[in-house]
Parts: sequence; structure tokens; C-alpha cells
Amino acid sequence: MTDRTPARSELPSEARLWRPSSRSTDSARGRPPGYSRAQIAEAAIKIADAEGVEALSMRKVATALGTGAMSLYRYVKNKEALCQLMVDHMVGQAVLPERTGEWRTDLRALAVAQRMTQLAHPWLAGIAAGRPTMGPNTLRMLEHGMSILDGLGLSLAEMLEIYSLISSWVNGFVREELTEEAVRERSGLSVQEWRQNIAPYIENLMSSGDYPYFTRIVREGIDHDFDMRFERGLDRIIAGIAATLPSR
Amino acid sequence: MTDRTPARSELPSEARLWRPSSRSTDSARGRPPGYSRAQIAEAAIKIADAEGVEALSMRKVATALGTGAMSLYRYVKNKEALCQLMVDHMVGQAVLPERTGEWRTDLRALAVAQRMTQLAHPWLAGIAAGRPTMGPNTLRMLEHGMSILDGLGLSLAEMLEIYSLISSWVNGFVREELTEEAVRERSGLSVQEWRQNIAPYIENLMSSGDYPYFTRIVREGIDHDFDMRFERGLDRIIAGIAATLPSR
DNA sequence: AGCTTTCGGGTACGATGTACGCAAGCACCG
DNA sequence: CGGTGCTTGCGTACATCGTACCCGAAAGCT
Repeated sequence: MTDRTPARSELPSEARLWRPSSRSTDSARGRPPGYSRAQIAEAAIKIADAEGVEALSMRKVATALGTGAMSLYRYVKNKEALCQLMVDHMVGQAVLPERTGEWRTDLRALAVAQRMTQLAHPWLAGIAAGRPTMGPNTLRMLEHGMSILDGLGLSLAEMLEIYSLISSWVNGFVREELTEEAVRERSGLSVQEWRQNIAPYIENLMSSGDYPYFTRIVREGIDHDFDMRFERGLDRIIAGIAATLPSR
Repeated sequence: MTDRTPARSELPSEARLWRPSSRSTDSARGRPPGYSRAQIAEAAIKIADAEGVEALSMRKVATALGTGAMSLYRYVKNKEALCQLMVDHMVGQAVLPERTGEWRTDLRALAVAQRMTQLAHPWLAGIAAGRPTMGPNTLRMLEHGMSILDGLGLSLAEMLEIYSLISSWVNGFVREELTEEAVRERSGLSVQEWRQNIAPYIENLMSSGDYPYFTRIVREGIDHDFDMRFERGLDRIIAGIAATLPSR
């Protein structure tokens, strides 16, 4: 009859989500969990890789693990939290490139690594948008980036600014890249067929005379070589960073 | 009994979607449509603005128009197409800044305008991702950007590269910005409460010793002034473009 | 052994996107 | 003017989704 306060004060979701164990308390009492959050994240990732994010559902993840849908809710608060788990798990897989000590080289390598991860798992970018995911692995990435920029005479705030300048651009770039790729896959057609399909529409636009640059782009057959565009974009951004660096 | 081919060959979805009229054929026969695609787009946009994208549903848009859910499918193939419509309608609203003739100024203005549009309609970025949306208004934006870069001694391909460099960065930047904002709204707490809420988790990370830069960032109280970061990022990117410009 | 605490997962509900089909409205041909 | 054939309007129906609720099973602790 004593009015005991609850055994543990409620932890905010952030803290709960990233606890090393999935157990809801620290005590070892009660039935032990049958799965780990890493297992769950992996199962979800496998599904997203194979069938796309839009096919990812709690039920599918559960049956992939050989359990019922509702069991997952012992490990994550909701689907949103599952997604955060997936993101951080992914970021954790990323192999951080070795540092050479030359900041340009190292920034390049970091950007390339970030792009590669996102290309290998096209759903990543879409899922990471809209959620902050301050998981341990995401932070590890930040630490790596910051350490590259250390010693260039920048303030901490400036270092952070530059790190996020690069990250933002990589994210934006890859998004464009994936979009281009997605539209072709979604249509289920080959590139050839797809081109053929929209040809009349393009013709129509061009002959309207309202889009002279677009017309030239199409006519001169400028195609999107994303690899090259990425390198050249990186060139420009790094040049910009160098230009605004305090003189040494 | 004659094996007539269908009156009109099936148009690819792109061409159908952007036809000026919503009618499914050019003929004036049959019952005239009761709505316009612009009307539908506006209704959908109003809902997304008021309740967020996740609350956007075909049924809601329909009842906002005073009609049944399935009627919408006479105007758009599916929800995906409705979203494309919304995006292009939005882009069409954007007021393109006047050109001054100084490319740096004009590029800046374009970037600022793009950011403002996305901030005013937070759902825009999320919806535009994953779909190419080559609507008339999107192309108008492209034309504007290209015209700014014309006459700097760049090839068409280079101009396009630079245009998309800026766009990509703006997209990436705004995404980060909106994410930060969204997490606070979603939690339903004030900034103060939210900070308090994750404090123990942050403490925990910092005391682990694994994240020295993160720790300094928190301790020095570096906050994200997005307006300033945007300006400074723009500085760096434009500096980078200038640095790789052919000497004049 | 019994008590306490935790996990497992079935059932059920409300919401969503949309396939299907039929009724209603309008233009044109006879 | 009345039919004919096209078009749009939209109710019904279904599969699928996230997840609230609940209770039985399983595992320490005393």
C-alpha cells in the first residue's frame, strides 16, 4: 500500500533506443529476450534491400525472423524507431577510410564513402530524411570528419559548418542520382524503352520554344555521368573550402 | 466486329500527366470534367500544409473537394502522380528573382528562393525525393538557372553541372534543416523540454569519452543558426565555382 | 514452490490505396 | 428529336498496413 514511485523513471525515447541491450530494465529478472536489436535491424535491412522500402512492413520483418508481428514492439517503440535502428546499423557498417593527413584527400575519401553507402542501399537516404538519428555510429562518422578538419586553423563552429556542407551536398547529390535510377526501375522498362516512351512528350516541350536550354541539353545529348559529376562537384566544393580557409 | 485498334495510342504517363487539360482524350465528347488538376493540386497542398504530408490521403483530398475518393482517379493515375502534380504546382508558384547580370548575385538569389520555397512547405522536399518531376514549372526553373550561367565561358555540360551542384546542396541543406525542426515538432515539446529530455543520453555519450568533438560541440554550446550557415555555405560554394571558372 | 517480472504473439480496429463496375451527363449522328 | 457512344462521378469492396490490448509462457529471486 506504500505509494512507491515506478521502479525506474521513464527514459526518453532517444536514450531507450540506443541502449546497448534491448532489455527494458537493467535487471536480469524475467524471461530473456529472444532476439537482439541488431538481428532485427539486419532482417529489416535485408527486406529493404531486396524489395525496397515501400515493401518494408512490421509483419514482414517479424515473419522473416520467424515470430509474430507484435513481438517486434518489445524491441522498438514503433516503425519509426525501427527505421532509426536501420539507419544507425547501416552507418555502423560503413568502413571509414584511413586518414592520410592531407585534408583534401581525406575529405574526398569521406564523401566518396558516404556516397557509396547510400548507393548500395538506396532506401537509406529516404529513411534518414526527417529523423535526426543521433546514434553511436552516426556520431562516429562526425568524429571522423571533424578530425580531418582539425588543425587547419578553423574554429570548432567552422569545422562543423564545413563537415555539414559536404554531407549536405553528398546527400543532395545522391538523392538526385537515386531518383534518376528509381524512375527507370519503377517503369520496369529498359533505358531504351523508357527513352522511347517519353520521346513524344520531350518533343512537345522542345517545339514549344519555351525551354531553349533544355532543348540544347537534349539535342547535344548531354547525359548524366554521375561518377564524373560527383568528382567535379567535389572539386569545386573543396576549392571553395580552400579559398575561404584562413591563410596559413 | 471489326478489330479496330483503340482510338488513340496509349500515352506514356509523363505525357498524360502534364497535358494542359485533364481530359483523357482530345475530343470534346462525353461528360465534361467537374474539376481541374490545378484545383486538385491546391486542395492537396492545403491539406499537406495544414496537417503534414503523412496526413495526406486520397480520401481527404476528395472530401475537401466535396467529392468521392475514387473521382480523383479520373485526374491522376495514383497517389504518386498526385504528388508530382503538387510538386510542379508548387514550383510554379515560386517567384523567380530578377536577374541583375552579376552571376554571383543571381545564383545566390536563386538558391535563396529555392530554400524559401521548401521552408514554406516542409513536405515539398520529402515528396520531391524519388520522383523526377519534369513538369513545365520545374523546367522553367532550370532555364532560369542556366541563363544566369550563360556567357561565363562554360560549356553547356558545365553549366548544367554547376546548376545541379547548387540545387543539390540546397536540397541537402534544407533537408537537414527541416529534420531538425521536425523532431522538435513531432515530440510536441518546447525546445526547452526537449533538451531536458535527451540530456541524460547526451551526458552518457559525452562521459563515454568516445566522442571528443561532439562533446566540445555540446559544451561550447554551438547552436545551429541555419540562416547564417546557409549564407556561409553559399559563400564557399560560389567561391569554389569561381575558382574553377575558365580564366577570362 | 511461489512470486515477480519480462517476453511472445494472437486478435482486432481503424485507416489507407485502389480495382471494379455501374449510373449519370453530354456531344454528336441519324 | 431520340438514340448511341463516349466521358466522368463515385459507391462498394478488398488487401494491407501500423499498432492497442491482453493474456499465457518463461525465467530469475526468495
